[in-house]
Amino acid sequence: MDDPSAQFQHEDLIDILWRQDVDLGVKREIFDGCLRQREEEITRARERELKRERELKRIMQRIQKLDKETGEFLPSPSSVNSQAVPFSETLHSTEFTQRSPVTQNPLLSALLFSQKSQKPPSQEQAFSELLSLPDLQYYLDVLESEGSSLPLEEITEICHQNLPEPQRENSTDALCGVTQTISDSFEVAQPLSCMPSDPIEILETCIQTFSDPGNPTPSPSNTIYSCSTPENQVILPKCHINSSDSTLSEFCPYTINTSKPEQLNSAPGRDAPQTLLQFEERHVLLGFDDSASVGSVDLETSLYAADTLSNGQSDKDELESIQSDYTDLLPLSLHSDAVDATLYETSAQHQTQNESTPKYSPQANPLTTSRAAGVRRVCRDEQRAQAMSLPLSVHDIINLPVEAFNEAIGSCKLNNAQHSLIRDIRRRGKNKMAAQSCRKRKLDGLFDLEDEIEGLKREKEQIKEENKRNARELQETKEKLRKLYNEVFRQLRDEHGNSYNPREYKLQHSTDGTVYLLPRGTANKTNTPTEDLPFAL
DNA sequence: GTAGGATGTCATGCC
DNA sequence: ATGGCATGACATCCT
Repeated sequence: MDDPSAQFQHEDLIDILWRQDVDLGVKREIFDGCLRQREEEITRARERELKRERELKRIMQRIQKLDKETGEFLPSPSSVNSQAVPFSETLHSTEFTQRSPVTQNPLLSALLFSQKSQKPPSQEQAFSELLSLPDLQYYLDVLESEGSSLPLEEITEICHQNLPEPQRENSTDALCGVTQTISDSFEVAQPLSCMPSDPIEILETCIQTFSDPGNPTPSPSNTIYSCSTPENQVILPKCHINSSDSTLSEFCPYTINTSKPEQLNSAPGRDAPQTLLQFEERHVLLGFDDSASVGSVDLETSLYAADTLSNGQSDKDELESIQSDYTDLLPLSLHSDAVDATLYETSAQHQTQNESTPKYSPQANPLTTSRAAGVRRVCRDEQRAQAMSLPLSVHDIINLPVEAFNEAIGSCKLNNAQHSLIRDIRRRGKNKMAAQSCRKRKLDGLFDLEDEIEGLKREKEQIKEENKRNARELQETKEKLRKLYNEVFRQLRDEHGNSYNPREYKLQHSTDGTVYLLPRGTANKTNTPTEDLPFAL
């Protein structure tokens, strides 16, 4: 601080901070005190910046949820970036923006003009149209008068209290549209070289970002997603992929930039070292899970849209390939296996970064097991649902009863694409379960048939053994009968004491137990005694 | 590179 | 008419 140049930079920074905080009632004289007071002011200013950052995060989250409530399908920035027009030109071209509180507010102005090339023309046009709304102007006036540190909820409440009843709903939508535009201006794809090289560092950054205690405000989307499993719900920063670098977008689709507002607060050309220190760029590896549906993945949106509209097989295959690679990088754990999923992400990302190999090889990752493969397949509709910002989880879409399902989708304003997708997801999910049960039944039937075959084989062997035993017993019985027969004939004598010739006579056993000696030529087939029977034994 | 299993998806018929 | 179920057929992924 004793260095004159450092002192100059310090005062320059104070001047910058003072200009940013002028709306908060901070006087310039407060920076002219002793060094300690200046340091305290710097600390306070940084705290205020952090507070603003949290507010902006809430705004971004609020935008996404409100967008889901209205069912409006916002155009993907990545899909229109190629024809982007500098946002400042559009804004400055309108007379309104010259006196707009947004442009006059240092914070909002910096936000709006700091990322010119990133602004999609459609959103610029929407922003210009929104700026013309009187209700929105009122919001911005309140925002300007109350200071940017005022929570958005309070601003909204103030505006609602001061606006006529019929205009309140539209006003909220308008404000959300503006904040959407502002939040979109934050999104800047970061080069891979900025990524932390240490997987643990990536994981810590991810956890720190997702568990930010400064943003506990419940959002409307939490209500919307109440049907989802709450334990899986994670509010994620919006995932943006800069389509201007298609290679980067395709090969590194999870580079999430949650640039801090400090960076955006800085005016162009401001490069003081202490200011640069505030430009903490966070690269977060986004780990989707079952219900982390808040994060909007533009690439997935484009993929799904292209997938749906594509008629060429080659294009479809290519898109499928890209989508497959994309999904391969997504853990999408259905079991809330967040740490595992994050490590999965980290591993894949790290490999891509270190080896500069764009294609992720599933075989190279030890975590790519059959379970991961199944999860990946299961989560294809999850990604589509996230990309289309469906207000229901895939689980609910599939498993809700018809009445509850129709009521749920009826209560939400869905566009045609969302309605079609939600129906397809339900149909595919039902059919998927049906196919699984069908295959299970088929396998069970095969197993039952195999068991039946084994049982029949055993029964056949038993019958064979029984037949052999019966045949043997029959032979023994026949032998006994023959011996007995011969013995009877041997003992028989006629009235002259002569034995009967077995070739001329035979013995016949009647039903009443009487045995008759019959001449063979006159045998009675009915086994009944006849007149010619000489005698009964 | 190929075979085979597992799984998802679509088409179709039936209830 | 609609939705769900069952199942054959095909595609894709993975081992």
